[in-house]
Amino acid sequence: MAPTSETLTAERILAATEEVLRRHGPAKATVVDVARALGVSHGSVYRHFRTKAALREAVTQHWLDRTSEALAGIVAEDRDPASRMRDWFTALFAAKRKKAGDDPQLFATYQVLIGETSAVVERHIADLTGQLTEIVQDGVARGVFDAADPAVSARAAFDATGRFHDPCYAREWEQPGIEADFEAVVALVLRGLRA
Amino acid sequence: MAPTSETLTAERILAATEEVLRRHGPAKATVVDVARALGVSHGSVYRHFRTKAALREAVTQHWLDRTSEALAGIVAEDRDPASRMRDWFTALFAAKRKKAGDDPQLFATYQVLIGETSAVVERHIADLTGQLTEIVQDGVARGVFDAADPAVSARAAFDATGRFHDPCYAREWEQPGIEADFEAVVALVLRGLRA
DNA sequence: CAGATGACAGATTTCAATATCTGTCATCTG
DNA sequence: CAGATGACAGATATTGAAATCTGTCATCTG
Repeated sequence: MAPTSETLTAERILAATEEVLRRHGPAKATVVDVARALGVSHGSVYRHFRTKAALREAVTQHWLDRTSEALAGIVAEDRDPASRMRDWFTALFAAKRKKAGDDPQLFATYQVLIGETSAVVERHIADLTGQLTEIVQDGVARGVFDAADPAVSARAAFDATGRFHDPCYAREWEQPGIEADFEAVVALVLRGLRA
Repeated sequence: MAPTSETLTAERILAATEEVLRRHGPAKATVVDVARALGVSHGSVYRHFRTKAALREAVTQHWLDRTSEALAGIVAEDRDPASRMRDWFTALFAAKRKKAGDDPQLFATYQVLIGETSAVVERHIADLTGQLTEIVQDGVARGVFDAADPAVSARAAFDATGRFHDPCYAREWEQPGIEADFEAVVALVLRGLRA
């Protein structure tokens, strides 16, 4: 975090903010801290982000987008939609659980950020259900799924698996038996979708 | 809340505690307040409940049990298990949504209490999934459901509908479109269960 | 002159003192 | 003597003064 003479960009501010949030947590991370980490005055940060809330929002979006990108690969694969959907949910669950388990403090930090910015979260959920919709559509096209409205079915499947990706359930993800519960819900959902 | 000369019972303390919680909220409701409302010393309250936590736990359990009892009637009815399960989930969603919508402050109070006592909540969930299991078993017996392990399927159905009964989603229950989302998930679950 | 600065006002947070609460128990009362 | 009491110690919450932060803007600098 040595002050550098590189030009101050939104990206550098974002990276510094992530670091400050990691170190200080959501309550104590201030714009002044971010500016100090970059070796600039806090007024300069406000040139790139209108408010502290906007800065946090950008950080949150970046964090959520990384998950979406990791799952996009599964959607693009060319194989049985049912097992692709199972793998997609398994990957989503694994990714979230890893984040929550590896650095619980950082995960708690992002839970706070997520609670602040419903708009970003809605966009993230729209992203994910969009991916799922593609899988459902593919399944309908191949005749293995029966869904009158793929977007509605995708959203229902996403909602139904909430216990395995919604952060509000994070504390349950380490308990024994959660794997079995996950398998049972995914099996139920896939049975409900099949033609 | 005039001090009466009736004997001090656990029930009267419970009722007074509910009232104090309603008035003061979870953060400011003290054992001293409860004793004052009953016109006794706080030492007397500790004769009936070992700790403040135990008192709150009892109040929480009472609150949760009222929901379980309201649903038990649907389980006992003698008709098509599929529509009975649909009605059961609809009644559960309606009951929770009514509680959250009618008195948001009181609902928030109970959310705090619920967060304090995981054991009571686990028992409540076991109660509810037990009721669901009976419906699933009945469906299997009648040949309309296909479930290798009714308890597992019941739990999966309960988990899958979490968005419509778990308090952590309460703020979404007033949004337009939630009814449609509910119908979609219940339809998916019922399709997944049918023989 | 584009971009950085830091002083400033009002809002928010921190901190330490003060007050209240929890849980215990020796004592009292009917 | 069963059950209620209130004083007490240690833990927790409240409060208000002081410190810090947010967001703006007139000024400065390369």
